[in-house]
Amino acid sequence: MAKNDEGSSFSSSSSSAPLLRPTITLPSRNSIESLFSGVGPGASPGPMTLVSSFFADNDPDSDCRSFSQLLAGAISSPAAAAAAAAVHGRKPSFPPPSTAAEEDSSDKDRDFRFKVSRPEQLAVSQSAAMFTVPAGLSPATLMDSPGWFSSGQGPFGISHQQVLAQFTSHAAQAQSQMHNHAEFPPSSSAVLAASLPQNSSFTSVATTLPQMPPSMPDHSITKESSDLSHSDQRSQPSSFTVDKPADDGFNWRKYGQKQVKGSEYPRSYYKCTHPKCPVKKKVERSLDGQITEIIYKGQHNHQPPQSRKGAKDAGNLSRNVNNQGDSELAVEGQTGNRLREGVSAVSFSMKDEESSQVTPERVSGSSDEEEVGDAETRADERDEVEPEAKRRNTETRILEPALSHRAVAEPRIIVQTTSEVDLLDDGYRWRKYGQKVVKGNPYPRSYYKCTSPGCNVRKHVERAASDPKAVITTYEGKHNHDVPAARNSSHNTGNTNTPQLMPYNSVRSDNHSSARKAVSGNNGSQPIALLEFKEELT
DNA sequence: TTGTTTTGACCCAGA
DNA sequence: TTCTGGGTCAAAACA
Repeated sequence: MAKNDEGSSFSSSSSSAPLLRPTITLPSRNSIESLFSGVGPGASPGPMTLVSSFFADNDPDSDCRSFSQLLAGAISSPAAAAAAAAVHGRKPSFPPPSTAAEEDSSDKDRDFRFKVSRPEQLAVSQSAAMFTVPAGLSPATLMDSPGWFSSGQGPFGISHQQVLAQFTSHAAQAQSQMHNHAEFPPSSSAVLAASLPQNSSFTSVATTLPQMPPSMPDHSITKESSDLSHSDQRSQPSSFTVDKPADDGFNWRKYGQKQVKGSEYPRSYYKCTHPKCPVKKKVERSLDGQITEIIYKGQHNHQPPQSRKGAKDAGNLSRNVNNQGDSELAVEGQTGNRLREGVSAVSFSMKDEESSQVTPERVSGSSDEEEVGDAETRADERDEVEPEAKRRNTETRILEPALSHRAVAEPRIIVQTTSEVDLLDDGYRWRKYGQKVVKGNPYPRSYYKCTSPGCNVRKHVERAASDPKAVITTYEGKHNHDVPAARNSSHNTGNTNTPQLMPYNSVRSDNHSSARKAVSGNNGSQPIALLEFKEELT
């Protein structure tokens, strides 16, 4: 019976190794400085999230704590280390050293750790502890949130807590993968784009998550991803590529396919088999048959079949995350688009397909300042009132470029430690146009707009409730101008920040990559997410 | 019998 | 008006 049980064939039963909670330490400056070589001034993050964490001065442990707190304890998991290992394609070290001092400096480059060793005097440009997260733990991963654009978490559609939660979640996935890799022979696994460092060739299908229905568990590909190691993927012949996209928890019926120009493989069209569910997705493949893009349209108006393993497993993951204290993840699971990892590029699009119910502006932020003052109200509306129908007409695009065909950089997350850097000083000039007090957070999250005429880049800054020194900065949009001269020179002399952290291989854009733009044309510049940790002189 | 996949044809929009 | 490509339909085949 060729039921469209996409995922089940991919996912072998895998044990859920209990998640350890390793300590994440930031790499030392020296070890990371090299990572920033080649990243020049003006480079700026793409559609990304900057997690700026201000660490305390005197107590490295407290530093670590602050971040841990920021992540509600979630990130301080072996998963994170695994994720980090994934980032570098290295084996994670479990358990981590109890203290940063215990870590052999020679290992700093080999083992991923967030070592919150505060540099004595940080020149921003020098103090970047970069945590690059490739495909396996990509922005897609971070953005693996139903509310990334439409949850109504404010102008940017997702709370920073969610970003962190997602980060955590997928770090956990990475960790899980590490475990499962050891537990399952390669042959037991079907292909998938695991949350592991991706080499240049995907022989896997994307494990993708479409828009999730309300109150739905974060069924994720966790298990799916965990079934196949990175090396396994590499070893898979292209013929092993599954004909269907990976299980995303829903049942899909293929209703058509179209030969696409320039591709040997046709584009496939799928519909959700659930009655009256409008969700569709189309899957495109590269010349070698690898899934390069999965585009979801619409939002499920139902729960995924409970019998589906993938959904269950993912749900477990979600619960794990939630149990770690991120209550917002629950909210996150109720709205918006879900994206999956295992993609080396992720794009999001909000398509106004049948109505203008969900406009990009609405999703990505207020279009002008007047609206900003209403940000809170609007966000609340989205959070609490916005009918699902208004969130339905969305398109989630998941790009999974076969790197062998697309010379693109892997998305990654960067963690940077900086000091003496004004939170807002990323080289551009910002004007605060609003702020909002978030429930449970005594600190408002502020909205800024680039002051350059015609530039629509915005960013918003939020401080973690648990640690006011932990700041998350989210950028949206692309600068259409250079870094202002004054600031630019300033940055060149050390006071550099996010714009210089652009980890793209070839993209040296001063622009933040707009999420929406990334959808319409990735152009090889994949969106990335940056986790940035800053130190604040208090 | 039921549900899915395949496949050619149709419709539509844009160049 | 024609061509082309994207998206969808629906009958037939298949499991």
